[in-house]
Amino acid sequence: MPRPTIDDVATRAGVSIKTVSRVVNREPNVRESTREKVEKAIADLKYRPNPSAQNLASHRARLIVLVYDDPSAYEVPSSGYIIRLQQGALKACRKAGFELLIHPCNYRNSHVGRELRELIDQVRPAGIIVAAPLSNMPKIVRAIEATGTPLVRLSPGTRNGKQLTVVTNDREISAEMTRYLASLGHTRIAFITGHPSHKAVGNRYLGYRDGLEQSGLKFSESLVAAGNNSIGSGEECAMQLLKRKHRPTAIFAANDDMAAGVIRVADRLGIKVPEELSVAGCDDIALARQVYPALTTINQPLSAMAEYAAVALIASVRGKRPLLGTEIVPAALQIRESTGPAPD
Amino acid sequence: MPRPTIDDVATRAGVSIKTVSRVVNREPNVRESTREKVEKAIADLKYRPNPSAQNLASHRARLIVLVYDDPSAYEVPSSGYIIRLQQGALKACRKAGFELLIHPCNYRNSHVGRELRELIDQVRPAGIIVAAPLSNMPKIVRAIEATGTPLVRLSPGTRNGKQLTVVTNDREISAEMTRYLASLGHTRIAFITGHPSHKAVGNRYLGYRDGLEQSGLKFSESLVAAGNNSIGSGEECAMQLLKRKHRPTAIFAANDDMAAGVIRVADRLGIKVPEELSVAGCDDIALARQVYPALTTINQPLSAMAEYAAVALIASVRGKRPLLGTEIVPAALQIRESTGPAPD
DNA sequence: GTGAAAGCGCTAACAC
DNA sequence: GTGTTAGCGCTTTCAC
Repeated sequence: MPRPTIDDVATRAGVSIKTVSRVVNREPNVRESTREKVEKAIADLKYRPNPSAQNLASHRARLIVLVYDDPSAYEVPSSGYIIRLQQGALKACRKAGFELLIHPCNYRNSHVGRELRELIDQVRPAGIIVAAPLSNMPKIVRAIEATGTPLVRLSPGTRNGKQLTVVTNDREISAEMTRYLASLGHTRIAFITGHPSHKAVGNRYLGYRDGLEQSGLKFSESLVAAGNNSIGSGEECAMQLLKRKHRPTAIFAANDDMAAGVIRVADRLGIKVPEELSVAGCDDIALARQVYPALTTINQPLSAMAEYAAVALIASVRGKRPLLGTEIVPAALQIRESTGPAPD
Repeated sequence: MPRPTIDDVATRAGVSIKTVSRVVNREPNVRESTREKVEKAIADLKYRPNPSAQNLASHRARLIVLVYDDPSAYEVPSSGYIIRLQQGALKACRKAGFELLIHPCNYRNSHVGRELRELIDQVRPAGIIVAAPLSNMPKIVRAIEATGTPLVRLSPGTRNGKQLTVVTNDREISAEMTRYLASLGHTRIAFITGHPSHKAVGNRYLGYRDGLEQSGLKFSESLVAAGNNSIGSGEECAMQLLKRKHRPTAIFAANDDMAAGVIRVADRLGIKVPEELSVAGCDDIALARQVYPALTTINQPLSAMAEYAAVALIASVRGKRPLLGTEIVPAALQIRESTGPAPD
């Protein structure tokens, strides 16, 4: 039972192979009745075009490359992040009959540029998706740009307008988290900022301020502590905030690690979470579910972002649509156990 | 700058394309001097065969499929596991000019069999690697077997002798961990067994007993507690073991989750780790580094196992070598902070 | 709108 | 040992 070829379909539909090809590739200039005949033959025969033959004849592969930071290079907490990106990209690729080539890539390696160029030269992908933090590294973006391959960048800190960029609504969702805390009756809501170089994290601070304003609460410098994204810095900031006479009843940290640090310190100080202190994080990493109490946080829509990127790439190949602008994929609050009504 | 083809290489080397093809595919019947000429031309031109053309002409893809349990289906602590498998397989594929197609797959879905068959039919991979726990599921293994595609199973609980199986030395390394604990002066070393259905975990218990014997310690039923792989069961077992009058000075758990449970209970009971109690786990999951003190454990060589599987698959395609038997990839102790000298 | 013919870059079968 | 000749299954070009 060799699998059917385009010739089999053409014979069965009573047309030429070129017409079948047109139908398969959704090209114009096919009469509706002809298209239907061909589609029926395709369905009857369960015909699936041979990707290798398509690639060979068309000089481009039905394949998308997903580039992300190689976790083996240092630690592996990022694996959940990668898996979610893969899932989203995979979903879009499968639907379109594309393949997904994964390419972990160590940006600390001085040859990344050449490595990417060679990869592209070898597989000639229809497009490339670059995930953060790589999506913001000039040497990587430039190397890909130089090959002329369609590129989509995920959550880059800055946008250069040359490619499509997919981001999430960090600022807006952070405002929403702040409003949520306010709606629980909290009036002294503290914020722990992240590492200053991390742009997305900076947006969360802006969102926090927006949220305060939208809730009619006034901002106070004394309720902001400067962290650096690590658990340890979360602990230090928590110490600083909780030792004050008039301590906050809620602490919103710019990422989950710092929020976990807050919980740890609260435990140490005998402050009950969420009864006496609500704690919220951001990112929804695996740790958020492992701490006790489980952390209320913001779920990054990584899978949806990667899926959107892949869909856009595939559409641009097929329809010659330009890949430009910015797509905002909304995040969502993950309400768990670490937040609750403000104490009296 | 169109990339060079086999014709360019043939012209430059002054041979026919078939000879170039022979060199590229490491076929016999090429004079050494000819081979060298061709290899030089390949290097000069930076020639890389076009995979699509190779696939089309040879009716098989230079591609390996890695099948693993889809984490989206339930939780995501398995992402580190998946990433490590991918890294190993990727490494082998890159070296050989193969591609890796990743295929997360939900075995709870009743259509998995058909899904896999269709995938195989569509991409015609050179081989398939199936990771645990899928590697032990009859409906998955049978579906793949039915297609005749070369298959390698990773860490299946049972071996059926029809395919190559890659496992780790669970029993031996567990014995080593036990000897390590004994070498620290511990004489009352307890063990927490895992879920009985989990074969690999059962081997760890055997290794524990081996290790005791090799260290000249005598086994005692009273130092064994039966867990079920969860953190909670680790806590219960720890309670049971630590409340005894003559409590153990070291506890070796059949997995990291249970070991984490032990640490939690020790903390609750005011028993200092590692000063008063050494705790060791198994698997080296991300949690092992997150608990305090960081867990001494056994590092599963997942990446190396997947790499071996891919290398074997590629070799079997090229050299028509049969894929049979069992390869044992050794694990290694990860000594961290949760183990130390036995108290006086 | 549709089709015929000419490859894409490689491997397979067989000749030499 | 090495080369020749056919394809593999599709897209492209261009004719109709």
